Amino acid sequence: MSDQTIKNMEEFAAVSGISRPTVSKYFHDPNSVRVSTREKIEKALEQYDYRPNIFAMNQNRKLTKNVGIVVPYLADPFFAELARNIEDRCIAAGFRPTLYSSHGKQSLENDILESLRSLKPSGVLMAPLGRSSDRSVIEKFCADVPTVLFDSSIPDVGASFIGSDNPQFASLMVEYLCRTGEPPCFFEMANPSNPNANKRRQGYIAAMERLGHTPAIIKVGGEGWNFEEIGRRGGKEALETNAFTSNTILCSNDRLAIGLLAAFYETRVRVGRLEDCTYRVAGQDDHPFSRFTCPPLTTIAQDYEAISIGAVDTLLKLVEGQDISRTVTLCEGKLIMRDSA
Amino acid sequence: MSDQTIKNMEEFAAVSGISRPTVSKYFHDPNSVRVSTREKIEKALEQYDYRPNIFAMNQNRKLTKNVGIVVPYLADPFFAELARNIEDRCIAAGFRPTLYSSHGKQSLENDILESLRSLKPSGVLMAPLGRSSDRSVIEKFCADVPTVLFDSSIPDVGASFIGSDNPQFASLMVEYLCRTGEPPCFFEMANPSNPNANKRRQGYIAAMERLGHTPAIIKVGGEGWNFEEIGRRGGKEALETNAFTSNTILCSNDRLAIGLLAAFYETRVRVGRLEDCTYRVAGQDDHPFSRFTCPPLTTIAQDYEAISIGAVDTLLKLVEGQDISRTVTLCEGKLIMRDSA
DNA sequence: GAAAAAATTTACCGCGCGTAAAGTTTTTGT
DNA sequence: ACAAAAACTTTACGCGCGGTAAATTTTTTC
Repeated sequence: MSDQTIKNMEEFAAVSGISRPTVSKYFHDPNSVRVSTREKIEKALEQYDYRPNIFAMNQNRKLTKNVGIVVPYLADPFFAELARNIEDRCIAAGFRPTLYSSHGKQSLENDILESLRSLKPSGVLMAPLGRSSDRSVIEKFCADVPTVLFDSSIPDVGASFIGSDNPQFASLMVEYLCRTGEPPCFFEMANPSNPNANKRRQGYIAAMERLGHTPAIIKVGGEGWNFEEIGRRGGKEALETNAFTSNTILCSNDRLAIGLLAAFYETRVRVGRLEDCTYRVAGQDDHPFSRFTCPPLTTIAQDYEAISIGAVDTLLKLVEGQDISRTVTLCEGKLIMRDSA
Repeated sequence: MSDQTIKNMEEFAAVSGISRPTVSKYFHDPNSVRVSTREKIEKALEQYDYRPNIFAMNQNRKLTKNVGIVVPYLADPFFAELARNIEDRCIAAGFRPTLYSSHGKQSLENDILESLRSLKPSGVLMAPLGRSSDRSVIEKFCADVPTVLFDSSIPDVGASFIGSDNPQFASLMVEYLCRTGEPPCFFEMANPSNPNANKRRQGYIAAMERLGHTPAIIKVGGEGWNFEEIGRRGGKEALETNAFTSNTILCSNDRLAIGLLAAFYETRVRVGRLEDCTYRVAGQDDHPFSRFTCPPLTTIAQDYEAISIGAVDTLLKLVEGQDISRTVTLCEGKLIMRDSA
């Protein structure tokens, strides 16, 4: 490694014995140059550690190799994991992903899209806030930048959508619960911030009716993304007012279930599928923490892999100019049997 | 809002009736121009929504207004929260933060620093992996870019460090536990990835000796960042082999404690400070989920606010050219009493 | 071994903005 | 009111790279 410092591509081209335009071509696509010249360049690369100025590169290019990843709430490990997965795949595909979290706030989501515009990304992968998203803002953004939505859908917005088959989630769990005990009642937020919640409720109702049972829904108040606390408070209240119409409770999502389990624990009510338990509780998502609740939470696992692969693949096709019509892909969930139900 | 589209600063300067260099100055610092001209520019800004090309801007500037935020593991809600806090403060200070997670891997941490270099950030806020960090790489990076380390320290590396007073954490908890019951034994990973763990152990030992008790340490095997699983498996093993020398267990961190609580639950051992409980368990960190464990975890709260404020403030001073000598700031923890101990 | 094909070189312009120097206008202080 | 200071405008150039056309070299083909 020489200590001579290379300022720009011109100088690097000189030391590698290749002309600058060819070097430029190399950085754009190493396979677009002759093997012998590629070797020369790579040899020089080892000696002089030079890399093109990223700002100068992006200044004139339409395809910046930047990719934006936007999630609604990064402090939720579910989104953190999903984002990590997607990030990895973007890097593997030769892109530069940048991660953003809306922190549950519409204003921030809008700001992110705004600042994303100035990054001229070749594409964006976005999990919108959902109910509290500013539809018109996202719609406009998607019209300008190839954007794949994931996790929570906004009808007819975005180049494509990939998420979970939420009705199937609920249905799968209802079937399991009915097979192994009392038909469940459904525990959810009164004003869910996420549209998936609605589909899960519908899936629950449909499955219950199909099996000849009467659906029962317990709604709890609370705003924001602190689902555990909402579940805990709501659960306690429901217990006190005898609101649970069944000894089996299917929660709209795992975080709510985690809160509910805490409420039950506080009230000294035993949860699980064993003899001495009075309630059974199930969640949906297979949240990273669900394995460590007490008891471990029976839930439906989201297909992280399928979602992240699907989202990135779709975006790549889009970026490469393949003019694909809007597709909606729904991934099935898998029953994860643990001790809570 | 006129529909005439402004391509560049030249055109914008024209419609606002100001020269381009002055407009440039305005965008660099709105207060650096005369009030009358500022008003002219802002009036034009309302009409023509133009904003400078970020790539062209950064090409010639040394101070890019970019700030990198690097955390070791974003899927850990503790770091997600901290990152969010820091991010907000950077934005408020007029910078463009970009968030990176090393996902527990050295290679990725190195890659991040590498790619961060090319972003020419005016500063970086970094929580290193710790034991598995590549010290020489980080050292070199810090020599080139103003970097404030937080959470986990690397001796003499970085412009400054801000984190928690880990010995104080352990000491505070030991005092509380001794005051209210049996002196605790200490539960930790055999090869902690984080240097804070060592300081906590030392703090535990010192506090125990100060109070006239004999320290006892239970080490559990396991690699990586899946602390909960490590805690669960290790806890189960320790229970089976009767390794706990006290009915009170102080865990090196909350995530380990969460796993341990799961292990106790599995084994049907009751945990808490009530009569019918056989063990007491305490953690350290006040992890966002600790409030929802069963029982809710008694722990020491990290001072998120103080750490994020301190880190950002220090970096801003550094960026502004105040040549400050390396400082080490340690924030005290606060006892959070819940039901587990 | 010559013709065809492919890769490279040369030469030039453009991108959008930073920045310095020199000249002009406006503000400030007494 | 007048000189000094501050702010502004104009001019001119540079940053590091992308892109292209024409000319040249190298490689492949038959």
